[in-house]
Amino acid sequence: MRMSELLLPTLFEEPREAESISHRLMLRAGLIRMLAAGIYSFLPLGNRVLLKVIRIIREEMDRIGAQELLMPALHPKELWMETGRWELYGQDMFKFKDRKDREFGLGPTHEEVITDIVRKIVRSYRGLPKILYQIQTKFRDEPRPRFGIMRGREFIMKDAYSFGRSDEEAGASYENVYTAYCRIFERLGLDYRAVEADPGLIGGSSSHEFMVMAESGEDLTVICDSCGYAANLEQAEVGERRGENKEELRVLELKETPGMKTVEEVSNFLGVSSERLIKTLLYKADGRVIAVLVPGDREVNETKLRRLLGCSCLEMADVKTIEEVSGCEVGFSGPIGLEGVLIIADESIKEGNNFVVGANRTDAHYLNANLDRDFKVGIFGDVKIAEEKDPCSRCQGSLKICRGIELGHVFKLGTQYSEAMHALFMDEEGRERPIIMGCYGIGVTRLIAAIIEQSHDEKGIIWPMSVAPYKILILPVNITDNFQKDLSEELYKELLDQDIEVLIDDRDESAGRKFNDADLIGIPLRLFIGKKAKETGKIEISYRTGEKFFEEREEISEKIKGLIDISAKTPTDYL
RNA sequence: CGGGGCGUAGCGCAGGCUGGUUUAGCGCGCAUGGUUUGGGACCAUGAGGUCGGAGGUUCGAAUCCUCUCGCCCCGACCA
Repeated sequence: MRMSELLLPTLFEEPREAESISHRLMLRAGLIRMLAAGIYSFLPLGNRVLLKVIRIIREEMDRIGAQELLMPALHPKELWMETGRWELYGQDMFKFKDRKDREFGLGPTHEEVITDIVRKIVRSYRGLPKILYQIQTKFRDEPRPRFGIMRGREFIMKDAYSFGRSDEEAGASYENVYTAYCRIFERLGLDYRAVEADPGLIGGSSSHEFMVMAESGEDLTVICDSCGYAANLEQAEVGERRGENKEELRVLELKETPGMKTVEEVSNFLGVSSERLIKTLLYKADGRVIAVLVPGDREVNETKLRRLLGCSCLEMADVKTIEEVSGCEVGFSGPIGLEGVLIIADESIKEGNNFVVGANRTDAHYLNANLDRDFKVGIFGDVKIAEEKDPCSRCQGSLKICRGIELGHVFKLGTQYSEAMHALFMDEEGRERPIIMGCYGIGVTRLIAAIIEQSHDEKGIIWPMSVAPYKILILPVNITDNFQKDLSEELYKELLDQDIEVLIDDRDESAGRKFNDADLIGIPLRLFIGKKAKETGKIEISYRTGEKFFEEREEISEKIKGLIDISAKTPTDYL
């Protein structure tokens, strides 16, 4: 392609509306243009990247035997009523009526449609298992679109659905998709982690999120560097730290602490560090009042607490309940003398002693409160939110917290949809059973933003070879110099003839501008043709990343082919 | 949905508080001609605006008031 003919509106100045790095670079490099909030066009260069990403996803999905199909984006309301999600999805779904007043929605996801297809076609266990997928535009009326293409209202997603007759079969599909996802992210050159995620309301067993590490990420991920444990902060486990921080037991002492309600106030007032305090939080779990003890410097993880208790409804107790149960104002609750209340304590309470606790009396705390001697704990568990440097629950390592972007999600759905929609099959014994499903998504457009977040410098994008819009850029420094021009054109034709995706900057622009555009759009390889080519007879090959070397004219196309092949396989040898 | 910011030429901005020498400016870009060409060159000439929209106040509104639309950021929400 000739840059003189390309629709490539690179921007010299920073676009005002863009904040995140990828958003800014995508606008500046002429990849996308906004039509409305969270709605973008892909310009020719951006579209080429998109197509490459899609191709990689297709290859890896096909490799595991998944089959591509294409479903409608326009969904009738009735279908979504079957699962109750028409109401549940609420405002996040674009909804409207057709001319005959029939209600429709634009698909934010396709569980209903795919289940409808399968229930009409698959009748017997002989038709299972199946993995079906599509790459399609999705619509979600996000309350707050953000970071350009990262969180849009219209975006492209690869969504896959598996159908199996047994848990084993469903599990195998899950594993297959999981490995396909790993290969996809590796081929895209991404630094990613598959992290354990909370299955949430859908319940059931496993769920993993594929997170790409990035400063601008919206999600927090907990990672152990020694054993590779990785989990969403919402459910990250914290290991125990044994036997540290103990002193000789001292005598329990009641201390006046007028008006000192928060951990910070009490700790300052008494001159005791906050981890020596125990925070006593009262919750209502399925209507019953419980107390949760965590060190003063830590927060309760309600997701983990809910799971420990096995309760469906968990909420902080209201002021009235707190005052009734502890017999004092809010801020002075403690475990000593709390009658008839189940006390749950974080494991870390075992690690210390001589604690400061609320006295269940307004304006008073106890000093030197000790486990078993002064108060009893009903259940010990891991109920605090993980923090940096916490011990890993599975090895001796310590935890790290990273920001990440969620790019993929794999999910064991079970029979939630098949039961609601009567997607049944006849098993070997002639019994009718609901199909066991899984669903698996990859945010395709978001992925492009994530690649840029991870691969750029102050001058622009650095495309991995696997998704680069063109593999190589030929840049004649001065197009009015006939030697440079002719040599560049010659090389251009030569590379084109070998089916190499090559871009030539044949614009009559100043050298500086051409160099800067080259850095901005991030083509991985380039040939700079200038005075030196004429003087030395050698041609400069340079990587977008910086390294450069010179090669004889005759060797160029062979050399380039080789470089493209090698780079296409890095950073990991996926074949 | 709550809080904050911003809409003036293709892009980035000034002007606005204190209405009138502003015919609405500047830089970049764009067009034409010429000189240039290894890191955003230079000279000359030129085109390009219903100052987001509607209504109001006023002799007079980009500027003041009301409403409205759009975009961005923080939070809530969502996965």
